[in-house]
Amino acid sequence: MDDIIRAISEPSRREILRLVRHDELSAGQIASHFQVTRPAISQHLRVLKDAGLVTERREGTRRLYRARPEGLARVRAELEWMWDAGLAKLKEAAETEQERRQRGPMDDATTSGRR
Amino acid sequence: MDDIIRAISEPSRREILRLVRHDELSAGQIASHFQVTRPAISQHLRVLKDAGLVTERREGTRRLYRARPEGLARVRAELEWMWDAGLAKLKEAAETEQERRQRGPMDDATTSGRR
DNA sequence: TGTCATTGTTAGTTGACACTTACGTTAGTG
DNA sequence: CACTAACGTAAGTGTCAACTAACAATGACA
Repeated sequence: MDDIIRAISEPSRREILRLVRHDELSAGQIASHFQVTRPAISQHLRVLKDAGLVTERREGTRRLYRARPEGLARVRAELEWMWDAGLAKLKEAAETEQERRQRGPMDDATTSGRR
Repeated sequence: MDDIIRAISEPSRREILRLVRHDELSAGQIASHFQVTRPAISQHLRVLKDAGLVTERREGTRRLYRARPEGLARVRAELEWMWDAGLAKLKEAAETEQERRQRGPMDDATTSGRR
């Protein structure tokens, strides 16, 4: 799982995912969208493939890549708690913050056990 | 924005975000959950703060941290296209794949950028 | 004031990683 | 078979980040 997060942390790899999200593209086509050399893209594709984020299909001398929805779903499963808490807490946090300012700063007892 | 993605790519920092998601914790309390030294956690907190993912509040000699919902929402805004395409394309991709096998492999004309 | 407690900061080291160049591999074509 | 096209792989390099140890800063308290 950590490999998946690390894979999408690289901007070029996220851009690759955007490219092969809808269309199946060859390695050369993908590389033509970037400034870096083709082997660099090839290594990025390797990382994405090992992470299960893209599929590789050989067709003659070319290799066609495509985003793998199941892999992207795993990213969501790992990260969705952030906005689950985020969106749900967005309103609540604002209210709590407002209440806190009216009450004044918390004393020391609040940090230990009870809120 | 790249800093935000890079911030959450580190497992320890994601764990910190989980800790301060609901409760406001001091740096020492956060550090006590980890094996690494306090300075390491302090640096992680710095990265999270610079990325806008946590807020820092001073109370005496302590510093209290809390997750910032707006920051987490920005992560979602950047990454949600993945599962938007992912879930929507999960069915479509299967159908397209099936159709492709009936049609046979793509010919060279489909490779747009050539020559 | 002196001392403790809590935390941030700096210096330095180690390891990961993104990149390039050169080479190897596989498939098609005369 | 010789040649080319499309890729991947290996080796080497430079940069960045995560960590530890030592130091500094700030506030509380007798």
